[in-house]
Amino acid sequence: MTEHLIEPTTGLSRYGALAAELRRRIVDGQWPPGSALPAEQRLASERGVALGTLRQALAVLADEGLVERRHGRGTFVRAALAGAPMLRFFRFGDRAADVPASRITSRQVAAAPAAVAAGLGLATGVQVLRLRRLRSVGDVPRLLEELWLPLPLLDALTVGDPADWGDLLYPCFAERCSVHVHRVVDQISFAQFNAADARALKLPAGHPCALVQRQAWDLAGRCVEWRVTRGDAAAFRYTVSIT
Amino acid sequence: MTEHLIEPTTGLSRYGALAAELRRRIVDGQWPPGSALPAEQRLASERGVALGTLRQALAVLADEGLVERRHGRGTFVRAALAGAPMLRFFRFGDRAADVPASRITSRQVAAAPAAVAAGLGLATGVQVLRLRRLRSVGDVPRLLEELWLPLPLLDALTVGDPADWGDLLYPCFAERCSVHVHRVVDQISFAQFNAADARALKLPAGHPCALVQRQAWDLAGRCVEWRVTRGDAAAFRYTVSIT
DNA sequence: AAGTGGTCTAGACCACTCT
DNA sequence: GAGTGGTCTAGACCACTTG
Repeated sequence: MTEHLIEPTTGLSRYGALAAELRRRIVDGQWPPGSALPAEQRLASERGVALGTLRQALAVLADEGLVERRHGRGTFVRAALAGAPMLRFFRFGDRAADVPASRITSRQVAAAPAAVAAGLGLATGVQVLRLRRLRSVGDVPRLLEELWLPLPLLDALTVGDPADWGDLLYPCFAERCSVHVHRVVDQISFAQFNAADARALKLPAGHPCALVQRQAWDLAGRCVEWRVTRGDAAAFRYTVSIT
Repeated sequence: MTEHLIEPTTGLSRYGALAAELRRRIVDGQWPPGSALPAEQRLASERGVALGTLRQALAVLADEGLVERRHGRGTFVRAALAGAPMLRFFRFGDRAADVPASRITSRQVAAAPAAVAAGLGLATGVQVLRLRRLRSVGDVPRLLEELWLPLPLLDALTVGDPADWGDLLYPCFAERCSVHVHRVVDQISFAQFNAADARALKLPAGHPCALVQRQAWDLAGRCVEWRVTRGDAAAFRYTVSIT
C-alpha cells in the first residue's frame, strides 16, 4: 500500500478527501493525461475504503471533467482540451472549418500591462511572453491574435523557430511545456478595427470587428493564456451549447 | 402501494426507469413546483427498490435541475428552471445584469416560414405562435426579440394577458405549459439594424447589431423555441465557459 | 476468459432542520 | 426527538472491452 486510511481530518467527507488526493496526483502529473488510473478495486483497497466510497470520489472528478470513465476499459485522465476547442464553435465563413494556418508575426518578452496581469492572475509588470499571430484560411488572412503567456511556465516558447509549432497552440503547450489546457472562458464582443489591423486583413479602417477575449487554465487551475482574437464581424459565427 | 416493482422492461436501468417515472409525475404536475416529494425511504419501499437505487434516480433529476435536494428538509420540485439560463452569460452594458424588464409587443398565430419550421423541427406552414418582445434595462430599451413557439405545446400562451407573464419566459413555459427547457444552443453573429428595429431602440438606421439566434429543447428532446435577439453591438458581451 | 466500470442491495450511522 | 437527506460499508451480479 502506498497510502493508508483516508480520514476526514480536514472536516471533508471521506470521499471528498479521497477526491482531493486523487486530484492532486493528477495535477502533479503522477498520472499523466491520457493514462489510466488503477482499477477501482485496487484504489479502494489501497486506501482502505469501500468501493462505493471510492466510486463517489471518482464521480466528483468525472464531474469536474478531470477524468473520463469508460465502461469495460478504465478511468482515464482527460487529455488537454484537444485540437480547436475554439474552432468547434468559432468559424469564419460558412464552410466546414478547416484549421486555419497560423503564422507567428511577433514574439517578445515584455512586462505585463495591468489588464493582462489581472487576466493572468499575476502582478503588474511581471515578465510575460507576448505573441502576435496571423491565421489564414486558404491563403486569405482572417484572424489577428495577440497572446500573453505567463513566463516561468511557458519558457520553452521563448526559444526555437515558431514556424515549427504547427497551426494549433495547445498541443504545443502540452508537448513543449507540459501545460495541459483544461478550461477556457471566451468573452465575445464587437468593436472596430484600427488602421493597422484592418490593413493586415485587407479590410477598410473602421470596419466592424468581432472580438473574442480568452482566458485559459491548466489542470492545476493556473491561468496559462490571455488572448484577444479579432476578425471580420460580418463573417463571424460563434455557436454555444448550454446544458 | 401506488405502484409496483420498477422493472427495466424498456432496456433502461432500474434507476433510469425510476427517474423517468418520477420525471413524468413532476412534468404532469402530480407533484407541483415547490412541493416536496415523499421521503426517500417511502419512495423506495413503495417501488420495491433499495434506497441507493432510489437515490441514484433522484440524483439524475437533481442533475437535470428538475428537483432540488435540501439536507434535513426534503426533496423539492424546482419552482422553475431557475432564472436566466441565458442571462448568466449574455448581458448588455457593463453593470452586473439585472433581469431586463420584458414587454410583449405583438402576438399572433401564423404559419411557420420554412426557416423557422426547420429550426423547430416542424413541417413548413404548420401553425406556430409568433411573439415580439422588447426588453429594457432601467427604462432604456435594449433588446428586440422575435420568438416562434410550437403550437399544440404552448397553446396556453395564446390566451391571457402577456403582461402577467413576468420578465422571464422559461419559468412561464414551466408553470403555464409544463414545458421544461433543458438545453439551448445560441449562435452569435453580427449584422446591421433595419430602420424599424433601430428606431425601436433609439439607434440610427444601419447601426451595428449583435444577433443571437437561439433554439431551446425540453426534457423530452422536443424543440420548444426558436428565437432571434437583436441588440446594440457596441454594448454586447457574451461569455462562454468551455470545459 | 479476464479485467474493467455499472448497477443494485440491505443494512448502519451521521448531520441537518424543524418543532 | 422525529424526520429528512448525506455518508459509508461489504458484498453480489451485470455489461462492456480486450486479448
